[in-house]
Amino acid sequence: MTEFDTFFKSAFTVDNVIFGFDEGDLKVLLIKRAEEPFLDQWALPGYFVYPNEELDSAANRVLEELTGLQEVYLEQVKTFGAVNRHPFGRVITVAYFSLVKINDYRLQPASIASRAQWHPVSEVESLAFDHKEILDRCLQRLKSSVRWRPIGFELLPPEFTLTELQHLYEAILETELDKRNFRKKILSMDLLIDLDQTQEGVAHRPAKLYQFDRDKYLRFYAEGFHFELKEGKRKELRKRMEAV
Amino acid sequence: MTEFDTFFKSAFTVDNVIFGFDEGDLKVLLIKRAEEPFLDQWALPGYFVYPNEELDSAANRVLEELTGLQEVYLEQVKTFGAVNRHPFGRVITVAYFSLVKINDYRLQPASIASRAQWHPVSEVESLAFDHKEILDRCLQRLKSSVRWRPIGFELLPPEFTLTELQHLYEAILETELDKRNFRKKILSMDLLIDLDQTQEGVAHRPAKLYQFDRDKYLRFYAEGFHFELKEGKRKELRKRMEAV
DNA sequence: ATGAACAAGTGTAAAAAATACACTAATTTA
DNA sequence: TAAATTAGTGTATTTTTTACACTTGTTCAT
Repeated sequence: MTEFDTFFKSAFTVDNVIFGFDEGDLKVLLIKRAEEPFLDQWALPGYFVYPNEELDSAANRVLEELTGLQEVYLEQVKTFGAVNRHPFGRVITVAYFSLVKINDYRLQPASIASRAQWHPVSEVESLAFDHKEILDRCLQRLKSSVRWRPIGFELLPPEFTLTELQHLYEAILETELDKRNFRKKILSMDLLIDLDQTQEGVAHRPAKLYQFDRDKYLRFYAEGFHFELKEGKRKELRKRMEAV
Repeated sequence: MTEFDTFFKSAFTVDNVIFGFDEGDLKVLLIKRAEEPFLDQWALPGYFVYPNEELDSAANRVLEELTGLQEVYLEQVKTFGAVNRHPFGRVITVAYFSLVKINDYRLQPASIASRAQWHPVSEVESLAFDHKEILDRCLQRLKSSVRWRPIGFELLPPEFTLTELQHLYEAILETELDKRNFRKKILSMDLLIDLDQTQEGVAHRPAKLYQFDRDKYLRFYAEGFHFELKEGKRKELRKRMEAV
């Protein structure tokens, strides 16, 4: 066993890109570091994985310590392991993203939480360690995942309007969607429960409220149905392609 | 720094699901273990990552030691880190898959290679460690990746016929494709170079040979074009959905 | 040399999905 | 009661997907 001793000197961490959606913007929860290295720089929430801790559990722990939230959508994205990415030694990190309903989030008493803040994803410019690269990759993955699985709902309150849902997709995919086509497509999937309620307290015609029917989705999924949402701008693309 | 000592006692490995395609079958290259644990059981090729080695380099190293191949398609899939997955201690493994042209593969002199063998993916039943789970996950990822990126070509010789390409997709996707529709779709992407040559030595009408135009693909990709191949069996699915 | 065996190669019509597009409806507020 | 604001709705066109069967070119056996 001693021949392997040289390998058992590494550590690994999880880093969690916690996405939220608020005021029409995709946000990410960042921590202002309280220690060296990268003191006072913004970083992704993350920590070492304990010797007896599963990776997914570690990612959940990081999330819960910060937000108090449990049973949140969590997806492993990629492992980053550049040799010199961490000054303490060889530390590879398993990157996750999670999707939280931003209104459920309450600052936790943990001291770390007092240094946490939501940032619009588009405004994040640099982060500690290789966290910017991790964020970019998780965002890319989110963009992909959101089109193939009905996970967008994880970012909205349980009851939402179709316009809110559309704005969510527009923010994530960084594109504009056609209102009528979007509604047609989403409703045709038959995965939304019409709550027969409307918004209150808005200074215009109130919108109907819907709920995502997770059980029905799971039944459909078992039958081979796959959620898919991918309005693109074909015309523009086609023009560009023809020019090539 | 001593407070972190407890974390710097782990190791990590890479495991590589090396796919090949031969005789109409998707194959995976496995090693019969020469040591405990799991002596004489089949396992994925993999090894510890050296302290100064990048993860991708380690995956490439494992591949090259075994096959002698370089510059092969390699994709990181997922990191597996169950607490007790390895008897030596806490060892997490970063799983990759790679795609090789099986005819390029020559047994390397390294002793490990003498214990390597191609297995039809569909016949692999159990493997050492959690390698079966890793294989399953990599296969799932391959199925997905092959539809969104033109990586199927990595498994074929540089010159191939459309029928070979179709059989490749059928083997990976575990479905049958319509010959005319497949050809129409593939050719319409305008990514194949017609070599104006035909097969030789076949006891029937020889097929035309094509080559994948990687440069053109990269140009298209930069323009926003995305390879996509996804003939499904809509009719069957539709029937099943209606029953729900 | 002839034909049997074999896989290559090809086109079209129908159905489904994606796209483009503009007005009316319901509510609040001044 | 009118102005402001967002919700909500339908259709025609284009594109993509699907289903489907016969002819062609080569080798091999006789």
